[in-house]
Amino acid sequence: MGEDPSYKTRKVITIGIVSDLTGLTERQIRYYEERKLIFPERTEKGSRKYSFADVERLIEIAEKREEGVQTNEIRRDLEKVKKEDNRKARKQMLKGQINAQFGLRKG
Amino acid sequence: MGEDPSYKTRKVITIGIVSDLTGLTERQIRYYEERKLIFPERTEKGSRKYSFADVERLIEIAEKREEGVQTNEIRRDLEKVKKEDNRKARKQMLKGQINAQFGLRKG
DNA sequence: CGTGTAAGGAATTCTGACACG
DNA sequence: CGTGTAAGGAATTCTGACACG
Repeated sequence: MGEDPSYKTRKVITIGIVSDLTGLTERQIRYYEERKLIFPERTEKGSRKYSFADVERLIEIAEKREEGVQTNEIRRDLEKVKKEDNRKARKQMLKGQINAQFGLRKG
Repeated sequence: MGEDPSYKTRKVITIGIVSDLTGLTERQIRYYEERKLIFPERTEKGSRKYSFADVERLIEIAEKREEGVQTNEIRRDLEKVKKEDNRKARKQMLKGQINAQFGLRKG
């Protein structure tokens, strides 16, 4: 497994700093959310909060956009990656169950 | 070496979120800076920015304070750790130089 | 010493909308 | 479709100061 995933995935960065980090305008960042490319959390009062993983995803999105790829297509690509991850997760889960069923009896 | 230290040490978290993460008030966080226990960076307009490492340090500071330790003593402890780190870094550096001087001649 | 608070101002963020193309 | 902008309001952050103890 990785080291500590929380630093990468914890949503703690406000939109102004994400803008600095990515070079995107706040308008662009909010629009990509509207198009379901990115999913910030919210503070109690409603401000958006992003993770480093989100920042990296936004940088990828920006690169795709520069190539002229539309947000629709970018979303499909991201879903493809997500499904691949789900597939791997299921595989791992299954392996775990098999171990629970048969692996432990050997011990 | 670690994985990617940048997620842990990059200063991107504003004080309000640090307050949520640590349970400390903004007043306390600013005071610990005044007492040289913590060193945030600033945005262009002057807002403080903290790293996850800073957040962890603040949590340690909070624990010490609950034990009644004064900020002066806490600072000394933190300097002790820093000096220990420096000592290790010098040791590593020296090792590198020795390799450069003698290690490569063997090759 | 460490922390709370009210004060005033500046910077941040939010939403919904109009504009262009 | 993707992005800019002006609009108005609410929330955030900053500093320096007074208060208590």
